[in-house]
Amino acid sequence: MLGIGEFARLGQVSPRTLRHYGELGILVPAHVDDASGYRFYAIDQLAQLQRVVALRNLGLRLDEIRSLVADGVPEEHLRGLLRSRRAEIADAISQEQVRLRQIEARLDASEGGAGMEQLDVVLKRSGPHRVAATTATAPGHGYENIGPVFRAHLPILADELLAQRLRLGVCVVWYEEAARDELLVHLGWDVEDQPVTETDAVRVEDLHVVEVASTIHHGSMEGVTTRFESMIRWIEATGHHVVGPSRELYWRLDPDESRQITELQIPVAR
Amino acid sequence: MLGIGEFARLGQVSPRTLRHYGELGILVPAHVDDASGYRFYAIDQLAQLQRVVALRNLGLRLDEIRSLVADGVPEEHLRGLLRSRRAEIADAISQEQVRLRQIEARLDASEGGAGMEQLDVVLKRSGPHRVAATTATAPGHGYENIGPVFRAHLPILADELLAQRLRLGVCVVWYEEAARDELLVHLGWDVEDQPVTETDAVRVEDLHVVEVASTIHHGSMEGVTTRFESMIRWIEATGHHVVGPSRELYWRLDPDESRQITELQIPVAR
DNA sequence: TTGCTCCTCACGTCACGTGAGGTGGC
DNA sequence: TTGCTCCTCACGTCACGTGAGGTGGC
Repeated sequence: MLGIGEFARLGQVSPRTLRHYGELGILVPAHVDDASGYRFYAIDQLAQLQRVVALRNLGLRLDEIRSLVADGVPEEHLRGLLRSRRAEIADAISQEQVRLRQIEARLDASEGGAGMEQLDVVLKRSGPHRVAATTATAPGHGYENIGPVFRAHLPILADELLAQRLRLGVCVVWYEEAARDELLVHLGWDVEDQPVTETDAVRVEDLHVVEVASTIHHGSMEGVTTRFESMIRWIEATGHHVVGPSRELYWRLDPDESRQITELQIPVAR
Repeated sequence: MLGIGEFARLGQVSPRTLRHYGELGILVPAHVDDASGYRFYAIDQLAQLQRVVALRNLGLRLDEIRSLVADGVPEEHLRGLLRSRRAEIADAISQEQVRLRQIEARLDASEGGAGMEQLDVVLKRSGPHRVAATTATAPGHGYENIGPVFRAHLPILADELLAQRLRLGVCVVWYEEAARDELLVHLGWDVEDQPVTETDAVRVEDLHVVEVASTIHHGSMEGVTTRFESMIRWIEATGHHVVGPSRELYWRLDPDESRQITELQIPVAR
């Protein structure tokens, strides 16, 4: 018979751990002294302890281990636990790899100096949005082409929707390539489940849930192209790729553009 | 101003999380109502929240994040945190990969049926041991060659050491290849720091700490070769390799071999 | 009597999730 | 008055680590 300290040394665990396993019924001492409460272990129990440690090293939880060290447990039970563990670990590894890449992307950007701005990019699921939207055509990309389209169409759409007594949620904008370098600009407001009267100009459209890379942008949209380019670099550096047209969510829309707050989103997948 | 619920929805976090961040001083509401205690957030704070979420996604702890969202923090502080995170994550990934391989090794063994026995193999550091040892020569490998050497030399060594009034710890055996298929068998007892009188036959030797794969074996040593072979398969399957001669630690040495308890160890590295 | 090993609580870890029980404004 | 949102505790999570305060055998 071995005292708890010696048994713990042999098994490379702490006495506290052995007491814990005793409490949980995972590994109970061969003998407990009535008077003193001292725990004593038989050398035979070293194999039991080794088994518990081995299972723990595989990442099983203690309640799972307890269910395995009982008598007459079928092999299939162990296999089941191991298979689900395997899946969880594979998931965990790929998540950690994404993290690692995110960190490296940030470090590269930071160490590269002023060349790359520091963006806080977050992966999230965005939507769904049910929007009342209109579509306009811009003669090309960039702020100088798109800005005027905004200023021309947004107020008209807003008037139209407010005339319908709709409560307007966030303003959502997305783009579509058209012929001859032109750009279709879709402008809409989230109307949730309110009934909307559609017109020639105004349609209701459902934007589904998508996984996006997201950044919050303050102020004028003038520099926004650079932002999008930085995001795309981030997306590629972290092992993702773009799967759809980018969106802008106007959380605060203001005649004074410098006060605007916009969320830039790019749909992505791994 | 937004209520906590709406702000939480925008930022894809829970209200509880926002309260938590408020308590920690990571992100305090722009305004708190005196009478009701209601928290209100400004839309501007969305960017702050995004930053906290981004940093959390990199695996930083909240106290680290708090130290980053304060005013006037030098970039170098962030870089330091990210670098240490990077190292930790790289470590974690490689550990998880070892786990994954261990699980797959066990599943293969289990699904392969009776072909492979179920071993509880554990990676640990073994030693150090200071042993009083003698060396004998066996005519070859295998139980039929080594068993007789044991029975001939162990009692003599034991008598010698006991005559020196030494307290004997665990009995340690290790092997060394010699010429013409012969095997040097080193037999010793752990004597810790007791003074030992060395003789022609008995030397004191220091076995250093080594990383080993370890298994507990019950009973006769007859089938032990198979065990070692299984261990070597396990070692290779989990991405390790053998770096030294195997050892046996006799935790219970008994004239009746079926009562013996032995730890089989093979030094390994990744 | 002094060390040594062991004992039993019981709090702390980390970032919230999850009730319980209650209040203020439409 | 009924919902709705919000509030403040406070316990639970997971596998022990780490004291605090005390006891039994050499």
